[in-house]
Amino acid sequence: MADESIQVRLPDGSAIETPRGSSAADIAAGIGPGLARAALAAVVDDEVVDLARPVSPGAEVRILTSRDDDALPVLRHSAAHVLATAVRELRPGAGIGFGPSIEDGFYYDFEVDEPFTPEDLEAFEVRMREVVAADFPFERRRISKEEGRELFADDPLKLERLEEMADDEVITVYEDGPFLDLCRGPHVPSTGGVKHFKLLSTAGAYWRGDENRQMLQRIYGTAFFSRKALDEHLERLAEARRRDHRVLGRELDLFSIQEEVGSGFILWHPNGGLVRHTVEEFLKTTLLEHGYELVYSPHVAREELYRISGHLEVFSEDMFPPMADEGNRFRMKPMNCPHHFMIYRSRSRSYRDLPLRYAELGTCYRYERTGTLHGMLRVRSFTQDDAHIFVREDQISDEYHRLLGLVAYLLDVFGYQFEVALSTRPEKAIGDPAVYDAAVRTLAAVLEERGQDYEVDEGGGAFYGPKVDILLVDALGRKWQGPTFQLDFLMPERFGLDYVGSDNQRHNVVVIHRTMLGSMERFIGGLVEHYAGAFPVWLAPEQVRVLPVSEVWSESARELVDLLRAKGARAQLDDQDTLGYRIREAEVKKVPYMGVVGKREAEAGTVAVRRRGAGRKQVVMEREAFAGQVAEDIRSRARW
RNA sequence: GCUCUGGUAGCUCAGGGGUAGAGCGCUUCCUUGGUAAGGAAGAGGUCCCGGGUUCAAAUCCCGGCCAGAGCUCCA
Repeated sequence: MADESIQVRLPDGSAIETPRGSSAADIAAGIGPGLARAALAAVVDDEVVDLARPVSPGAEVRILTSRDDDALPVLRHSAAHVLATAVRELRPGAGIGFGPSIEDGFYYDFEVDEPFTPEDLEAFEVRMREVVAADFPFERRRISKEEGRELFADDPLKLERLEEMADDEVITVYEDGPFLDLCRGPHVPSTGGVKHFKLLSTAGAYWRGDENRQMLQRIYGTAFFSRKALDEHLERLAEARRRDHRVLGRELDLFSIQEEVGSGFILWHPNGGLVRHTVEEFLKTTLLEHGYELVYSPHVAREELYRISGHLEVFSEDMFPPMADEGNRFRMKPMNCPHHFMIYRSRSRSYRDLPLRYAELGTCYRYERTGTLHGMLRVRSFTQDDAHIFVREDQISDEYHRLLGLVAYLLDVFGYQFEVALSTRPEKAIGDPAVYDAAVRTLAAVLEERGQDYEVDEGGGAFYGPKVDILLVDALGRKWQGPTFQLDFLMPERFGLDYVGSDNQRHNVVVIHRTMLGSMERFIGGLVEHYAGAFPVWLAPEQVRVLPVSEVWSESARELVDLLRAKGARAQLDDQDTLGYRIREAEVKKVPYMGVVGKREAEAGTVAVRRRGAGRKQVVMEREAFAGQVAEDIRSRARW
């Protein structure tokens, strides 16, 4: 009777009958031959599994095809196995580590005597195509721990992983042709499913991410369901390389890093200086409008300050070593907060004074390990858009509303999309867990009141308080760590930051550490990549380049430059070389506006305006009108 | 910090045991230009540093420094 068949549910809510012991593949075939051909894996009760897995009665089954986003990790994981299959054939002695799918592809770690070369990668790709052509099925098998010890006797890395597994844990291996791997799966049905892939790079990687353990050789690659998707991805990678802020930084003469000055120390050239000045001026003006007060603090302080803050204890690895003078030891400041706390406690505060918002473009110094330094994005000296907001507990909610409102405004000006994450209490949190959790609820309520979508980073909060993090999404869809609004219940204790309440009693304030733009270095480095060096008019170091057709018209062109400057635009005259050369030069330097002045324009008092990237589509305008348009672009912070 | 790769003109790079190369940039001269490179001449080098091998090292070997890609770590 019912033993013969079972029912499973489908995503559309319907149910179908299928013989007991049916696999997901059988169910796909039962739905239709097209789906059976396209099926790659299945989601059974929210778990992604192989097509060949039998389905239990009453399960909810969704068949995955190349059109499902959650099939991509399965494909990439299988691609990693195909890679390992090829590597094992060409380098029989290679030990195998882990080979997962990752955000944009996959990797596999190998233990080899000789590191891989680019030629090796090509050879592996060729071999991988043979493995794909052979269309080996991925066969899953449950094994016992004892069996595993035999199978992986020659694979110490796999053995190590195996031994960590609990005795009652389900242990599975996957076999594709000649290759056997300890693996949880799932996989596409056969190696023939891995058609469009590319090996990208090799790198050293610590076994299990532990720098005290041996270094393996990692091969990165990516895989897609279609040639088109693969090509688009490779094109995005190429575009990201073209936008590299270090390359654009040199081409546009924005900044440099020089050996004699030291790695991690940015020299801002005049062009980069103008961009930074413009950002800083905009930021400071905005902050003053939003109830912040500007403070300044020195770059060096007595070590005592960082003893109070606790930095000496938990952060000294990242601090420059001390400077000594007659018994006093001084440190370059790694953060601005202690200084701001000292300003707060320089006098007694009333509940009527709160909230207080101290903002500083504060320059900090951190002794980052050399290997982590990267252009402007990771440096040893940086100027943070930092602020510390002192509030009463009952003001937390209102203040987070303001923070979220301000951040949305700022990021919109720079054309960033963003995502929001809320980090909750970790295991090692200090103080009363109830206070921490109440704060988390307050922050969550603010986000919900604003209709703001957010992720929850469970246990991702600092030990001293929860936070809201903002992730920037740039023009290329890449995500950057952005603004962060961190609650702090600890520092008020350490520094004795209190206020006198309406009850005439002392209460601790709550501190909010917040940054909107992060550091000037990282933010502007990021902006360079976001805009591919083509800054919108208001940010462009040079906004208009005026080009007389020949030097005969230089005087008339000079008058235009003066007019533009009088309207507040950054304009330059360029009357050297041929016109074609100068136009090319202005395009290459990504100047937003070119104004060409020849006989016709000089006599008519006009200018031929050419916009960056618009080619010959130029417009002849009255000079006043042009200057007005540029000024309006600047005033309105136009997006182009 | 670790692994790999690299370091030759201001920049991008070729070369490679026996006189140091190209393009761009720079300087000067000619050209006075109508929309993405007009022409010519010239200057410019500790071939990263130190040691070794060699009759001879920019080139091969060893060590160091610096940079890049990752790992780890983070604004």
